[in-house]
Amino acid sequence: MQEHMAERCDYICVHEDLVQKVAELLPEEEQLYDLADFFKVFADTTRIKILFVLFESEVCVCDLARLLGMNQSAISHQLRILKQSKLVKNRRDGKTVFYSLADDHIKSILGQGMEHINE
Amino acid sequence: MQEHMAERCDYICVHEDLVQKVAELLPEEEQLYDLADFFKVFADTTRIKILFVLFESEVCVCDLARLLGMNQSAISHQLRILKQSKLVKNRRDGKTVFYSLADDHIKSILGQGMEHINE
DNA sequence: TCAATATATGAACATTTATTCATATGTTGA
DNA sequence: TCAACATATGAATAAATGTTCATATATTGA
Repeated sequence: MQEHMAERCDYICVHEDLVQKVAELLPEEEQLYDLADFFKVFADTTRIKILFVLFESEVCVCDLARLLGMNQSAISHQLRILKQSKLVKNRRDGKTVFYSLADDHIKSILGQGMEHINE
Repeated sequence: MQEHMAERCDYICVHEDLVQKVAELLPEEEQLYDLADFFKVFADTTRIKILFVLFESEVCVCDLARLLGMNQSAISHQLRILKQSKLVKNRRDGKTVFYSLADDHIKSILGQGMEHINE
C-alpha cells in the first residue's frame, strides 16, 4: 500500500501542528463514507432530473418515467436510492405511489452546484 | 428503451401544465452532465480528505500522501480530478508541487452535506 | 551531464454503478 | 377470486471508477 510513499519529503513542508490539526479536523472514516454516499446521490443525471421534477410537484412513478423518457424499472431503482438517502418520500394511493421531496435544502445544494459550473 | 414504459397511467396524475413546466425548468442535458460530474468529485472519501487537508493549509503531494496514508500515485490521480474540476490549484516550487483550494464555496458545500447526514 | 528526488501518467485490475429484463408484490374493480 | 394495472426487485450486463504498478517527466545539486 505504501510502496511509493516517501516517508518524508526532503523538503519538509508539513509542520507538526498541521499533522495534529488534520488529525483533529478530519471527520471519522464512517462519517466520510456517509458524506461521499450523500454526494453520490447527486452524481447521476437521472436522479438529478427526478429531483428537478419533484421541485415542481408530487408525481407518480409512471409519470416520472414518461416525463423523463425512461422505463419504469430504471426510475423505480433510482427512487429507491433517493428514498434511502432520505431525499424523497412516498405515499400510496390505491395502485399509484406518489413521490415528493423530503428535504428542504436539496434545492440549495443543487443550486450551489449550478453556480459552480456556470463560471 | 421504453419497453415497460406505460404510455399513460390510467390514473392521470400529470397535468399538461406540469409537462410544460418540466420542459421549461429541466436544464439542458449537457448542463445536467456537468452538474452530475461536479457532485461526483465530492463522492469519494479520498478526495474529500484531500479537501479537508487543504482547508487548513497549502500542501505538497508527498505530504498529502503521508498525511492520508496512501501512495503518491493515488493522490496524484485524485489531485488531477480535483484540478480539472477547478476545485484546487497548484504551483511548482522546485521539485515540489503545492496544492491549495481554488474555490471559496467548497467548505459550504461540504458543510451542507455534513448537515444532511447528521440528522 | 548525471544521479537523486518529486510528481505525473498510462495500463491493468477489481469494484461499483446504472440500466434492462423478467418477474414478484400489491391494489382495484368486476 | 381473478384479471388488469402500478410499482418493486433480483439477476445480468455494460460502463465507469479508484488504486496499484511501472515508468515517464521535471527539477535540483554535484
